[in-house]
Amino acid sequence: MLHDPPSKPERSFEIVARRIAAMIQASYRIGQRLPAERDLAKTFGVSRPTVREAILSLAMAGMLKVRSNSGVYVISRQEAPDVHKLEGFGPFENLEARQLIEPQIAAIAAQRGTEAIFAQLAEALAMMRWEHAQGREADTSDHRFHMVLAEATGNGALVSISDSLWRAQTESGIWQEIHNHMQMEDYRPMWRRDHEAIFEAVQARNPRKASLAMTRHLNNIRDALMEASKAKSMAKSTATTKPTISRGKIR
Amino acid sequence: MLHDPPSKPERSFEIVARRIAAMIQASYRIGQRLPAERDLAKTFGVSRPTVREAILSLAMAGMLKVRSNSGVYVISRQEAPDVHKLEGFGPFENLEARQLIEPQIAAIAAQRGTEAIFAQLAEALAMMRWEHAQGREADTSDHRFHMVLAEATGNGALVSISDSLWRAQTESGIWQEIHNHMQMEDYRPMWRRDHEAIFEAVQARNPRKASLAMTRHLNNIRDALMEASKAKSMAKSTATTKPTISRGKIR
DNA sequence: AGTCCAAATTGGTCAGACCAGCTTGGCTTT
DNA sequence: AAAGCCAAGCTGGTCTGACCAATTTGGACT
Repeated sequence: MLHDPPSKPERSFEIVARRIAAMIQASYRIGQRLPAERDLAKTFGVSRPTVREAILSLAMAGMLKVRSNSGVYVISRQEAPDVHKLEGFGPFENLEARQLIEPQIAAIAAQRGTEAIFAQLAEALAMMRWEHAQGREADTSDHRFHMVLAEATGNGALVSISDSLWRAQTESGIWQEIHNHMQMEDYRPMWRRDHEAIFEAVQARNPRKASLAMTRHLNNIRDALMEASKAKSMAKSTATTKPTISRGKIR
Repeated sequence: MLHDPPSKPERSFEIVARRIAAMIQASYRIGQRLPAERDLAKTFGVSRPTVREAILSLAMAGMLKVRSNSGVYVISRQEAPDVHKLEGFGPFENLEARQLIEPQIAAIAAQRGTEAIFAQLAEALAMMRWEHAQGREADTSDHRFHMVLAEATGNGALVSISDSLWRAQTESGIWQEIHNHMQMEDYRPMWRRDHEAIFEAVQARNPRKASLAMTRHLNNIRDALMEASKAKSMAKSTATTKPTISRGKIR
């Protein structure tokens, strides 16, 4: 086979992948089977391994589906907007997810909560007061409060999700920055009141009230986050460019 | 090289990809170069094309970066999927979590959905119909439908959670059992109607309707699951053997 | 007409080879 | 001795041809 002496900015499987994608968009329907790899190789004038790499890349992009010993099938006529790159979502996305989930967790906790749960919540609250009285942040007890609430649902999946969101939040660089650059002391009474309201509603077995209290709490967090991020953006607005490697992707 | 006579649930490049990923997480830093393809092939006891496919898949997943004539470099230590590893709870817990989250996702999707999203949803639906017409299950298109819906929210955290829940569900042994022991054909028209109702509500930009449609859909799934688990418990509930994970798609 | 089995088809994998560009280390030159 | 230069070697990129196993299919047999 001949090569292109002038320039090879791309690996050839990328070219083939684009041609296959174009072919599909032009004249294939969903579910339809593509020609065999051997035929595609002949059609495009490349070797089978190259065709395989192209197909693999389109399969990873959610456009094709390979069924062993059967064929390659179209499952979408357009490349999926990389499903995988949801690595680092911002704190606001994270918070929105919490806003969807945690109020409902609180409501369920109000229904299913046991005395043991209430005791643990009270404990977490007491610890929070103690830490604040010491002039420290109460991240640990805060985390624990939300976790106990999730555990009160008796649903492991919800606990796991809740924990993941919390961790993703506290581990995000922006969150850390805020902790460093803001006077968190001003917010502490609010956090405390929020948690107490949630606790009371749950203990009173009032799902609606619990849900609302949690919603208010998360709204307060959102407001604080917005204020902080606004204050921060004034400080240094540059360097916000994302030098992170623009992952692979077919150009 | 030896082959596995018993069963090959996965393509070997996937196994190699996982081993490479594990190797990186264990003892590689970002920016570090991997051994040459030839060496990796020797290390893992596979051929170079297989290693190439594994590397390509990890590159598409944003974990590696291939530089021609230089080497393969680590750009992220975590693979995109399994950000949250949700395991160890039953399908009912999983489903309850979905019942909390997905209706709200549908509502948001109805508000924020773009034409491109609608097109992708329509495609997933078309594929589902086609697969059913072929007498096959439509797991792939089903998954895709729910993922596109999550993506419509523009919230990566929600996409990630949604995906995790789905995977945890389909990979659970119980779910597989049900697929094998039940006449899924009877349910197909219902699944199809459910999805169509969701699609129509989202496209009509009616959040309330979308949310309700999704709730109905998940209720139907729950009912089917209960019936199946009831039927199964009569047969035999032991024998929770863990067969090699034949990922999805049966018959 | 229905059933069953074997051949054809197809993706999955392997082996070995050559090419072109990047890297490196030794050599020449200053 | 330091600086620049060039060739040998790595490394990924690609090709060829082959064999395997599972699926699919079509014809032979019942």
